[in-house]
Amino acid sequence: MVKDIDRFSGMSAGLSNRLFFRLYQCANMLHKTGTRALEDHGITTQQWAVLGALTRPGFEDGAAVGDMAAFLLVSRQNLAGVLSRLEAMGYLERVVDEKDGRSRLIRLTAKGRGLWDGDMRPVIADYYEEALAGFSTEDRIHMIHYLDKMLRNFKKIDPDAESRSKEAAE
Amino acid sequence: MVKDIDRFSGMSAGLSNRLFFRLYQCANMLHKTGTRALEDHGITTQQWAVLGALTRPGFEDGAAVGDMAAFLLVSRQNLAGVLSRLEAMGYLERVVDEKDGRSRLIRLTAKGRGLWDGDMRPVIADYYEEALAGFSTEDRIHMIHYLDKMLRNFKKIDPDAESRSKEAAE
DNA sequence: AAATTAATGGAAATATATTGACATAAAAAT
DNA sequence: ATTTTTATGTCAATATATTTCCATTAATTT
Repeated sequence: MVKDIDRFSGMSAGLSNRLFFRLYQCANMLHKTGTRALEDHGITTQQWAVLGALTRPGFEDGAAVGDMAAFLLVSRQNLAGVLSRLEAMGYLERVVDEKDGRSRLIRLTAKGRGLWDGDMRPVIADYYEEALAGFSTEDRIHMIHYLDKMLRNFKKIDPDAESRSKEAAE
Repeated sequence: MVKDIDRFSGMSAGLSNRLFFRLYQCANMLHKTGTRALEDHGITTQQWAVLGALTRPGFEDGAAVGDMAAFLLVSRQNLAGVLSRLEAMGYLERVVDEKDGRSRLIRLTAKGRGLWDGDMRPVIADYYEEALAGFSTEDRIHMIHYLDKMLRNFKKIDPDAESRSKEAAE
């Protein structure tokens, strides 16, 4: 993923390597700096993603674990651990789905909603501003376009994620 | 990181949120599909990044743990664990730096080099081709540009990573 | 209605990410 | 030369990522 001498298809292979390495580095820094930004509230980037998902229209009345996992593109088992910790902190609750005894609906508690609206969002907005300094609206649109395109490719490589993600309506 | 109603600075805040969420999702899928691509060789994306780093000019005669950590943008402690597992599998070795008794130089073994050149690189090339289907050379250049820019911002947020990364000559 | 198959969420094992702390070694200051 | 400060790599605790497996529940087939 780093140095990969161009032996396959010329310059483009070198660019691919560089691109993936950058994506890898960006992801590491996203988690590091994002978690750092919210450390006063004891929230990690994964917890941020979960809390954010729960404020989303369509999820406000409770979200199934499988649907959230598909939406966030993590495994159900991984999500279970993140949910347990957030539940222990009192930010969310799990209730059995009346319509399906296997399913649990995850909902924000009042405490969780207060954390999100009152504490997290201002910090997140500042963080975005710092992390995207020098990015025009056009730059952001372009970058989203490329990430979306790459995501579609990833989902072709992993059809499971694709089908589950579609069901999660994203 | 997901739904963040535009209350701060209009549309751009919504784009920021969407952009970071996509980056978050892409990173998850990169690790999932990348590790899947190399599962026949029992190599994860993090191990791939480490092995790749060790083939890089400047690192071929051995790399210090701190320099590698700075280059990969992970913590020294995290890297130590990844290195231990690769060492246990016989792919790399650690030797004490003659010039600095505190430092260890990490080098690929013949086995590690054989794995990288013979087994991994063809698989990685195929993976890149699938993951970047539909991306022109121009697209790749643009995406690298945006990721580089974002990385610079991240390093401003986390000056430790910046100074250490510069020392690693990247 | 009963049997079979599939879905759901969590347990367990393993790999990887962070931070703080520690022992040893080197650099800097006195 | 000695003392103080900084650097290096590892240990430990914790959070998060995967996969395989399991118990329970629902859907499908017979």
